[in-house]
Amino acid sequence: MSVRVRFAPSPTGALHIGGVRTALYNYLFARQQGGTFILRIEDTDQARYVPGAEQYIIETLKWVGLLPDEGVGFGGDKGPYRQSDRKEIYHKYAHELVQRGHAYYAFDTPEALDVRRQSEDNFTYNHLTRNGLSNSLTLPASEVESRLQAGGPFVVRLKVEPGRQIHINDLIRGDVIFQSSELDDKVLLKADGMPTYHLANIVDDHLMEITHVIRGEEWLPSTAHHVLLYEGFGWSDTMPRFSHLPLILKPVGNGKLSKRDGAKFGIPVFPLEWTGGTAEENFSGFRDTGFMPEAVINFLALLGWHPGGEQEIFTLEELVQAFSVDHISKGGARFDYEKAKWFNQKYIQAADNAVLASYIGPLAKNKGYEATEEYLQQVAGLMKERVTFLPDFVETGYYLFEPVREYDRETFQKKWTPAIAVFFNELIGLVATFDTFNALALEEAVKHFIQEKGFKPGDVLPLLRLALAGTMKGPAVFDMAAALGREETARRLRALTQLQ
RNA sequence: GGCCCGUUCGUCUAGGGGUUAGGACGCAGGAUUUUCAUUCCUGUAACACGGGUUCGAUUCCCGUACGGGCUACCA
Repeated sequence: MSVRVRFAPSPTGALHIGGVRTALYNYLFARQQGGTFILRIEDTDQARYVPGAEQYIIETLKWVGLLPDEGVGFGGDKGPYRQSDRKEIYHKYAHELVQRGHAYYAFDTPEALDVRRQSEDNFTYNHLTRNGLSNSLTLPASEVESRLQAGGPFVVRLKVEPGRQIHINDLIRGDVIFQSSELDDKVLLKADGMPTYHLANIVDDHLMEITHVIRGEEWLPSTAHHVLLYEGFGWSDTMPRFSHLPLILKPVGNGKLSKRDGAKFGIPVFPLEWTGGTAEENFSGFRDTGFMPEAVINFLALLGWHPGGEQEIFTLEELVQAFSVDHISKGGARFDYEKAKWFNQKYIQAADNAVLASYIGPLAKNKGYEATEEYLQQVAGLMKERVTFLPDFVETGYYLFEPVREYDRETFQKKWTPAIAVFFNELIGLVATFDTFNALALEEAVKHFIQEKGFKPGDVLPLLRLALAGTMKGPAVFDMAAALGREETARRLRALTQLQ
């Protein structure tokens, strides 16, 4: 039996970075096992549905390179893969479960149940309370029939029999035991005709022949219900194996990472930028912050999993090879943005200049800079060891695209003397007429000239740097000069002499 | 409150009955680079607590504390 896993997000807004990790682990497992990775959209809550969220999910998976083999937008013969398109299927199975005696119709209104919850401390709809409530187990058959004929409103609830132990053999956590007596009779089919997560999930996983469920830890408590559902339908022998992932926690403080932490800590917690209805619902993402997708994947993979050994940098292919569910941590992992930045820096450093140029190009264009592919690659080579984010190429390194905006005055005052001023003008003459304008030749010529005139490199080089970049930080002086070219270099040297 | 899950340097983690408890990020110092960054070296710092089991527990068991999740006609 071949492995089939699914990533099943809800389109209720921007996909959380934790969701991306869940998708990643599913993807890695599928690839390693030669299996199938499926994208299923769980949009059964009409109230929380957010337009554009589905597209966001798909765009995210494309950006990070976790392409599904089947699913919404990716084809496949086990569809439809969007739960709102499968309504009739859930109806059929919900009623079937009632026929089998493992579920029942209930007519209590949400309001009535709320009242009970208010007045009774630990009220739950379960084997103890259902006999006193309005459902097909307590009402006369004729009345149940007429209510159903009238078209409701009604819900279908799972009938949990007390006195049983339910074992979940979680691949990460081992044997987890629940007492059925403590479980509530979960709603399976809502009054609006849509299924709840529990029903839709089990029916779809069964129909889509899912073999392994890898999902967040928040699902562990309801897995007992899911096991009961598989039993009720008679699907126990094909029930998937479960793996419940630890949660991603806030960088500091208590609790899991939330969308608000993005603004609070000034860090991205979403893969892509998201535009909500209000400014408060606008979020920046890893992509627009300037992360390379490979770095995000590497960072996320190691947040809650490690194969052992001392390797830190993994390509997707290496992750596929090394991945194993039993090396997933059990405890929650704190979101460490410093480490994320380190990964990005590493990936930028290691990237080909051509790859970098493909990122820098649009960034430069955005700023109104004109640059050839060849020049972009030169910039990449010059800057890649001194940037953390992709936009740094055109921001920190803006002077490679436009004239210096601001000079480090302090250094200028310290180095600029009358004697140097005279020398500097002679140097401009040399540069402006220099033939073989490459870094090596220029460096040799300039240094020779400095020595010939009785100066030290330390007297002049800082000023050259200042002329070209305005700052004391940046690439090697002569590399910059070579990239800028003779005319521009000469122009900038003259500009410095105008500074007072 | 109830039910479930967890706990190794500040953070991500490796390890596992006898180890100088390893690596990475961060931080600090140094070398290289007449800038910055990179790179390299060094340092910093951990088995939550209490009982067992055992010749010996950080590792196994039980408690406690702390953290987390769930407890909706949300997922």
